[in-house]
Amino acid sequence: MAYWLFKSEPFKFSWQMLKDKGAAGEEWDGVRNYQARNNMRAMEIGDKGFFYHSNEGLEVVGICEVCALAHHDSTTDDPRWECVDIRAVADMPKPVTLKDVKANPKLADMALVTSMRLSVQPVKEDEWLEVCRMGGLDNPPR
DNA sequence: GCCAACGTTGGC
DNA sequence: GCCAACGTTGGC
Repeated sequence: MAYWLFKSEPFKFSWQMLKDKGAAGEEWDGVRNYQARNNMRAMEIGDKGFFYHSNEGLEVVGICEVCALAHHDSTTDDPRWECVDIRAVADMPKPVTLKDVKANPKLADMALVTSMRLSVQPVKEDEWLEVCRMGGLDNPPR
């Protein structure tokens, strides 16, 4: 079991839109970056992830989980690009902002800070628990 | 809307 | 295989 972080610009695809998809979830398509793709290839069913709003909001707004392994990205004919499906699991009771993350020394090595532009990132277990705690989730999904 | 960071492309 | 040009991302 591993932890991840998915970035999305809310005016393109928001947390609310993912929640509206329900248990079926949604294809995390459109990723055109090898590192992000490789992260998705490494994902397993049930892996948990943060859902982060970039550009607007700049905060972790919810928890999602992987519900389909990496498969071809249906939005392109290029066989190089793959994606997983994810579905919403829980709201962050209190969204954790980028500012909060940057202000917390325990999270100084988080990819969100160090690899700002990577759109699908790995999250370490201690980082996962810390961000969940900051977000008001007493029993973080794991 | 600007611009810095950084990933990708393509000529050589 | 290098590196300049270019495009995109994303914080501010």
